[in-house]
Amino acid sequence: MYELLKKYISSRTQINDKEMDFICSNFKPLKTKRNEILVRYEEICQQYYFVNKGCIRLFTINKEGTETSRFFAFEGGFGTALPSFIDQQPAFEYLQTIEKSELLAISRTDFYQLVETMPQFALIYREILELGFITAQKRIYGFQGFDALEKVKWIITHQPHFLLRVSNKMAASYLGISPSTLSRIKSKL
Amino acid sequence: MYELLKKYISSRTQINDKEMDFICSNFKPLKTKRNEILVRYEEICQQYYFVNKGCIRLFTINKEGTETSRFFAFEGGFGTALPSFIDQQPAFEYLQTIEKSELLAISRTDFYQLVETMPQFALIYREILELGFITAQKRIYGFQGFDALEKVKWIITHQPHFLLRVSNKMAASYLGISPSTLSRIKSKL
DNA sequence: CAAAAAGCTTGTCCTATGTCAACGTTTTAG
DNA sequence: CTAAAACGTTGACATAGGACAAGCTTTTTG
Repeated sequence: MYELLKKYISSRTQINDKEMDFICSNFKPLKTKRNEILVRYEEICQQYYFVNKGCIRLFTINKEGTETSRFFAFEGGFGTALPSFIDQQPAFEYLQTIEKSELLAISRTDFYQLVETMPQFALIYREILELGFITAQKRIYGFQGFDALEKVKWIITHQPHFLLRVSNKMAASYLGISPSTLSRIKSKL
Repeated sequence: MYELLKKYISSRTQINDKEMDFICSNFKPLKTKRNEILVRYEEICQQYYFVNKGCIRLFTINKEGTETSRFFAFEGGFGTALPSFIDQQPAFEYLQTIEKSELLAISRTDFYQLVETMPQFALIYREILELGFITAQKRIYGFQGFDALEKVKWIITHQPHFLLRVSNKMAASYLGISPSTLSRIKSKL
């Protein structure tokens, strides 16, 4: 159950078995169904999730009812409605598992407790933030001034498995193009 | 010289005068001219900058020679080519002061030294990353599916002074629209 | 202070991409 | 296992906004 999480942690920081077990003891296993909602629009996010199996998606729905995908976390990745988790404001977005998944969840209280008391865990969090920041930047900047074809090429380069793993509809909404356009582009490679 | 920086720090963490002076001693004053380049495209960024006066801009130039603005830091804000600063890879972007400015610069070595040794400074950095992450997210998501008019309204709501402070050209390139379009939109309010 | 450079606005034209609809295929759930 | 729903693909059409250019205004700099 905790192998993947332990691997994630041990590959990033020096830590002994006791400390590792203590960190893991803060994460509770959680099985979810396809399309199960973890955080609703108006809710305040209280958990950080590690994906052991499956996939979680962050998305919104605009006034016209169109979904926009914001972020995906796959096996071995962390994900949550971070702005809400950090600031304890309503999420203004949804978090869901798009397929049957196995997650490890840590409460916000326990999470920040670990950050405050364990330098190794503070480092892990720092790296999550640094990486998240860089990824967000690359996505903004990578997409700026790109036409649809360039966006698709970009995602193929930077997340090769992405288009294979999620539906066209979700992929298109992540790239900020219409499903028709994505379909047309893929047919031309 | 250090008032603004001290204000920034003391408003975010508990700290005594000695510690504050020690932090400040790591920051060196630096005066720059209009359009002075701080980090070039192929350079590795070695400094973090606090803006005491003026404004720094992060931007790129694509193959066609068009500039795209990525980020602006104004008085009282921190800015640098963060991905390069963190990973010590070439920046692939430019950092410049767009007007005569007064900066406080801390070297990467000293910066991480402070992060590692002073919990208060680690907290400051964590907050910079958290805020940067949230801001980047809001910008991606705020812009996704927006047309030009909605982007302009968004920036007026979220950064009211922005359009007044930077040129149309830079503002347009930040919003991902052409200067002509921005001009047309502004004329209709 | 004057010349030059840069920036802003606005017109015309054109293209990439969105919308909508039809149809066939795959997935889901009872 | 089958009916119903969701999804993917493709065509026809409409349009937001980009490119370019001309003219005017503001800023810069020597």
